[in-house]
Amino acid sequence: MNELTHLKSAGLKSTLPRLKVLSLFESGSERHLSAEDVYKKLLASGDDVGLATVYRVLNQFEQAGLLVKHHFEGDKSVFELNQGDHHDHIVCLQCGRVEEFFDATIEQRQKKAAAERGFELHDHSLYIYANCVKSKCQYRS
Amino acid sequence: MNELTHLKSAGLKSTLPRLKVLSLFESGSERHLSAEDVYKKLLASGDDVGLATVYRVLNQFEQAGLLVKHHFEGDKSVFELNQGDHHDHIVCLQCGRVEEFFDATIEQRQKKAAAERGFELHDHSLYIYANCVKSKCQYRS
DNA sequence: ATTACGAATGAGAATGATTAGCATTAGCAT
DNA sequence: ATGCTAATGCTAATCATTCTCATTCGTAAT
Ligand SMILES: [Mn+2]
Ligand SMILES: [Mn+2]
Ligand SMILES: [Zn+2]
Ligand SMILES: [Zn+2]
Repeated sequence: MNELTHLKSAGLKSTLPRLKVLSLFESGSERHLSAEDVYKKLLASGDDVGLATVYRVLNQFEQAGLLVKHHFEGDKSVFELNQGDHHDHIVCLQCGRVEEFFDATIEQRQKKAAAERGFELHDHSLYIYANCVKSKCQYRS
Repeated sequence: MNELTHLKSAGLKSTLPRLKVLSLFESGSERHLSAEDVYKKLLASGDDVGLATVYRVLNQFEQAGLLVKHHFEGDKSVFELNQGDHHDHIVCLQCGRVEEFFDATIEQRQKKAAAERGFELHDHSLYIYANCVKSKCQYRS
């Protein structure tokens, strides 16, 4: 199903700002974007949207299951397209580059850790903070 | 070594606010406290400290390795006494109860995941969000 | 005990991300 | 084309945290 279908099935009207935001994520230039990132990119491409609208739309998309929200170390949160596949993240402390990974054993043991202590796991967040090798690190100056 | 020694070896003067904050954590009533928590508890026990000072002291203690800072889901960050043992956390989404756990396999595979992708792991944060069994859940109403 | 000086504190202003309020506008069904 | 409701875009408000700066405290040397 396409963008329009996605929006409708989530009970959201197909509006200009929403379509713009959605296609930004689907264009796939950068997977992980903050509200500010989205706002600036839209402005840069000549699309005028309010920052408040960006925040609203991102949260609605998260509720609707279109996007996933992450809280990397620091302040602002980032969103990425929800493609069904759960994964965790490695973040470079120098350049901010993000790499995704999935480890079935880790997932398994989390469930187990929760169960053993009488918890019913709802979800989790796992962020690895590291430094990429110089060859890949985009850190400048 | 005692509190005073800790402070000195960190190059921090032994001041009233610092001693108060430190003993609050060492009293051990609650392991995980936010700046606001600390502030209120001190006020409640008749100790007058400024909120700004609490924030400053908590961060200094973190730098000094006396405390560890965590960002559980949501806004405010919490601190706990650094007792040398790294561990991760399970947080109840209903009542907020926090349980600690350590899984060597998970730790192992995180290092591996980072290494395989050309990252030098610096540290990580792993939070499991769950619901405790009714018998333990402190959620009210 | 007194002095002296830099570090620490406290009160409030400032910041930065995110949200709320509200008048105006734009989807969409009739 | 019309009308109703949801959506948008400003701006103002929140909230946690940090910054500023005048005042006070801790400490080491008189
Ligand atoms: Mn991702
Ligand atoms: Mn803990
Ligand atoms: Zn890097
Ligand atoms: Zn609970």
